[in-house]
Amino acid sequence: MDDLTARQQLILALVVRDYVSAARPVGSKTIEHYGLGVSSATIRNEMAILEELGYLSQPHTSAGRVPTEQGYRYFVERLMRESQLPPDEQRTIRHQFHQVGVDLEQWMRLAASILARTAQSAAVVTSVRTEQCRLKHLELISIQETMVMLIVVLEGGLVRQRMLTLDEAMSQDTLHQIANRLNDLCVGAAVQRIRACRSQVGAFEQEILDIVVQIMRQVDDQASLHVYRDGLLNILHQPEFEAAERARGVIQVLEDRTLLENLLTEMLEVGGVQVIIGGEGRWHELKECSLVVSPYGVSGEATGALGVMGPMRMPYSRAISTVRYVAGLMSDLFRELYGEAEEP
Amino acid sequence: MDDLTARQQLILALVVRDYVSAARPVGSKTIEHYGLGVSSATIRNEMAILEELGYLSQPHTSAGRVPTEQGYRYFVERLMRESQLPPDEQRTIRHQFHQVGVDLEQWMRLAASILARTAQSAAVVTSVRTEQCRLKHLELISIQETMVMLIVVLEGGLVRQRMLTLDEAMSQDTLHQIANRLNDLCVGAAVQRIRACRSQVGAFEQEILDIVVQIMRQVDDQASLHVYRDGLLNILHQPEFEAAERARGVIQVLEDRTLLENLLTEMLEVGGVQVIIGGEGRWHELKECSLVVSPYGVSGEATGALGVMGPMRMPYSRAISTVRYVAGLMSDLFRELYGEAEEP
DNA sequence: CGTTAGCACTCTATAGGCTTGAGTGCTAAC
DNA sequence: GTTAGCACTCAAGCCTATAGAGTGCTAACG
Repeated sequence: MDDLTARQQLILALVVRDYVSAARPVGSKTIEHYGLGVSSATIRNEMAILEELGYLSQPHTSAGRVPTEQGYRYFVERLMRESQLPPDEQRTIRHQFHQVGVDLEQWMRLAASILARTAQSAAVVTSVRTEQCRLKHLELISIQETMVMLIVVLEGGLVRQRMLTLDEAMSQDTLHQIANRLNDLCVGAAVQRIRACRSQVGAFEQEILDIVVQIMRQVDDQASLHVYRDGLLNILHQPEFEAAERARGVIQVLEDRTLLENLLTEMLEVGGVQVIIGGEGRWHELKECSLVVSPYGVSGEATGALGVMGPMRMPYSRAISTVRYVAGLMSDLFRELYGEAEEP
Repeated sequence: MDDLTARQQLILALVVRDYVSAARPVGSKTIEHYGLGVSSATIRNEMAILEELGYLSQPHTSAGRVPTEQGYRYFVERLMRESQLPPDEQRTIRHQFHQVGVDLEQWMRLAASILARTAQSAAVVTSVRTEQCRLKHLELISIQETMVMLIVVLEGGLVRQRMLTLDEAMSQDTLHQIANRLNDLCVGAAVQRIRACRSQVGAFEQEILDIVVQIMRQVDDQASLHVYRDGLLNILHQPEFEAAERARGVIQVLEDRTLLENLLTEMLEVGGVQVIIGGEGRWHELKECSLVVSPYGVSGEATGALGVMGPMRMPYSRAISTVRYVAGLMSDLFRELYGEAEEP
């Protein structure tokens, strides 16, 4: 596939760059002005070859050239120089993360917002999917007379709460003792082992364990169900979405949890930043769109995916460096949380 | 202002209803078919009067009539019969709320989703703004060696967590004792009183209280900052948003936190369901759009706003009954949480 | 007097025809 | 291999004509 001459590569790169910024088909004259030292006729010849090879196409006979899916792919894989996000932007982003403190949800929201702003696209961040969540701690807190709040802390810092109503009032001390007994029994356990503990405790404790199991089940199920989005507006400013028809398609994708989920979990299998151009023939709904996604988190423990979405005509270099940086940063943050202290 | 004859009112109502469902200007012939027993010429005369009075307008000379802002307002306030949400829909909605258990965030997300689906519009739900949040309970949980998770439960069931790193390891027992001491001191206190407690405890405890204060500050500030949205797609299906220009406007409003916040907090001042038609001349960004909003929560304790947003051409009756029902339901749920056990 | 039939009028939406200009592919010369 | 020149193509813009929906007005009717 390395059948492109240096000049053809250069022309392809220029067409992509020009089209990305100007959003209209690129003609041979335009390329000539970039100063290759050859005339527009020569460029026309080369363009014709590039078209024959499938890297460029014409919207209609007398228009300039537009990169095809394959053209973008070649550009991304071979022609684009991978750059890093400028240090000052890196610093700003790190700073924002440190400002919010340790809160999973806020991190993801922030990540989405930063991705959207930095890459000027729509951004998606899935919550992490933990292999199978395990209990870190549970706590019972008396709220008033017979109302008790059950707080469940899961490994990795996820916290869930649930209100319970007791048949008769219990003191905070009693509740503490119950909680401690259950903690001793179940800390570090996944759903199955907690259910196994059921027989070793009294009726009330059983009830609590049942709720804990229920919550953990829910978390296991919902694990990556939560998708944070941002920057929808950015994408709608792109000229390709002038027509409401197209715009609706994109928004449908962004609002449809299951599709995004499937797509993003599939990304988890492979590592590193991935670029999906024009739906890659598989995601019909993403025709005309490109995604730059990366997994993040602690491999084997808790992994999620994040990325940006835009029209195929997307500044890939910038998008990739942004996604890579944010994914790395998020991974670092998660590693701190999960630490190395996990029992094997 | 009661200068409309019964027949004029009827015609206005029919124009609104027809326009709402068909989305195109309504002509005299169309109204004739509703069977008023008068000819189209008579209806034309009446329509001309309604136009003169400002209730209807013509997009252009030879088109049918469209309700004006004033027309919609008259319809909503005088002509529409207020209906309740059908009992079976009420049941479904209640059921969904009971399924998710007691979790503020999930309630609001669910409320947004239900509003969007039931009213076929975009939905907005602000989180509740508590008068000033007060501490219900704090807990310190050893995560590993020197890492500790601080859990802060606020009155009303909001839970926040933060990770701390200790200089030297502490046992879970010691942490419990510290937490209990602080609880005894600070439960039920707002930010100020917690800061006052600072002098009564040791350095480590001070550090913790500082973080608690920081978290509570953040909650106070952010209180209604959080806006849950849903159903964007519904609104984009409306023909008035075929043009990307218009669509962008609406999305901008929905993505712009501050505008929504201002608008919705203003709604809190007044009670009950309110209908804002076409921005009411004040919100320029909402020209062409209508909002149906209602406050919810426990008055004086924790209040938020929720509602739906759509084109002016909106099925008001359905929207209003949906919003009213969901707001009522959410209020009930919050009342259960806050209960009557508040010290005065 | 309110109501109605009839009609001329207005204005949009649609389709066709014409022009313009950008950009191409080809050919022949360098 | 490169290039100038030229004929060709096609979308976009603009004008015009036509059709149709809906109006306002007028005059007649009960």
